[in-house]
Amino acid sequence: MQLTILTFMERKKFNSSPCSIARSLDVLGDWWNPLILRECLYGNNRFDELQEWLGISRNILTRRLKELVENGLLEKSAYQNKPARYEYHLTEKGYDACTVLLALMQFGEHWYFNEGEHPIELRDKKTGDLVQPTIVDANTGKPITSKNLIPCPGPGFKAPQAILKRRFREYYENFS
Amino acid sequence: MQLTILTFMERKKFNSSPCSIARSLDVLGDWWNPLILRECLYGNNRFDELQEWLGISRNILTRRLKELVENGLLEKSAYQNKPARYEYHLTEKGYDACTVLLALMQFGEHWYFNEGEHPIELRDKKTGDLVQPTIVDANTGKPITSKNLIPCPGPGFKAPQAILKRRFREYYENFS
DNA sequence: CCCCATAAGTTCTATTATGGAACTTATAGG
DNA sequence: CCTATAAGTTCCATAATAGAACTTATGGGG
Repeated sequence: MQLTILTFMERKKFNSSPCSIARSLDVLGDWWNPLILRECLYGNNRFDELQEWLGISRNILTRRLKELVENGLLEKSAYQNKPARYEYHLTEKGYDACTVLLALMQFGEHWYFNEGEHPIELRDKKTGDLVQPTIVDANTGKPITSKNLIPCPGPGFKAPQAILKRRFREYYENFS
Repeated sequence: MQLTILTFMERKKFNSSPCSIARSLDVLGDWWNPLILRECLYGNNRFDELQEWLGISRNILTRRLKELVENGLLEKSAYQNKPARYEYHLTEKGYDACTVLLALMQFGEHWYFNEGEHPIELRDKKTGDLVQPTIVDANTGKPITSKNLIPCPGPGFKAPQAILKRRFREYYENFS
C-alpha cells in the first residue's frame, strides 16, 4: 500500500526575499510579462492586439494580464460599455518597470545584432530626439561595468554577523 | 477512431525575433537564470553553493547552467582534477547581462523596500565607493523616464512600409 | 428577425517544465 | 572498509504552457 505524501509544488516565489532583484523577478522574471509591457509601450493596449502581436496563447495572456494588474504594473479600464471592452495601460510602476526593458534592449543590441543594424530605436516623445539608454553611476556619471562591482549589505539587511560574512564574503575580505 | 494530430508545443523561443528585448529574454526571461548570474557576481561559483543559496532543484540547476554556458554567459572550468570539480564564471557577455540585474535591483528597491532600507548596496571593487546605478541618456546625461519614450524603427528593421506603419503607429502619427 | 462579425475571455487536452527527493560516481581521508 | 564531499542523474507527481475550439454580449446588414 502506498501512502500519499502531501507535497507542495508551485513555482518558487521570491516575494519575501531580502533581495531587490529576486523581488522584481516575481513579476518580471518571465518570458511574457516583459513583452506585454513592451507592447503597452508601443501603444498596443487591447487583448486581441496583444495576442496578435505576441503570438501568445489566449489563456496565458488572460492570466498574465491579471497578474500584471494585481502587481500594479498595468491598469485595466473600459474604453466602452455595451458591450464592455477594456484596455490595459501602464501605471507609474509599470513605466518604471520598463527601464528593465531598456537594459534588456541594450544587452540584446550589443550581443545579437551587428553595429548599426539594430531593429529598434527610441526617441523622445516631445522632441523626437534619439535617446540612448546607458547605465551610469548617479554619483560620478560614469558608465558602470558590473565586473568592477562588489555587493555589500545595505541598511535593510538584518542578519547576524556570521551570515553577513558568509553572504558578502568578498566584501568583508577586502574592506574590513 | 481518433486520429492523432501532430502538434508542436515547446516554450516559445524568440531567437529570430527582430527585437533586442525578445532576443535577450531567451536567456534572461526566466526566474532562475538572473539569480544564478547574481550568485556568480557574489562569488558563489560552484554547483552546491548555487544550489544552497538559491534553493533551486538540482536537476533544474544542471539544465540552467548548461543553458547559460551554451549561451555564452558563463564559462565552465575545472578547479581541480581527480576528482574533476568545476566552477562557473561570468564571461564578458555574462557581466554585460548583469546590467539587467542592476535595472531589476533599482526597480525592486524603489517599489518593494522603504527608502533607506534596501538590503543590498554596490561598491566599486577597487575604491570601495558606493555605486548607484541609474539609466540615463548617453547623449544628454539626463535620467530616462520610459513614459517619455516612443519606439521607432532602427536601421536594421527590414519590412514593407505598411508593416512599419502598423508597428510604429504612434511614431508615424507624430513624426512624419 | 436572422446571420454574421467583433472583442474579450473560457474551457479543453496534450505536452513540457518544475520541485523534491533519492540515487550515482569518483576520490580522499581515517 | 567506512564515511564524506562535489557534482550531477534519475524518478515521480504536480504545475504551467500552447493550441484550438467554444462562450457571451452586442451591433449591423439584408
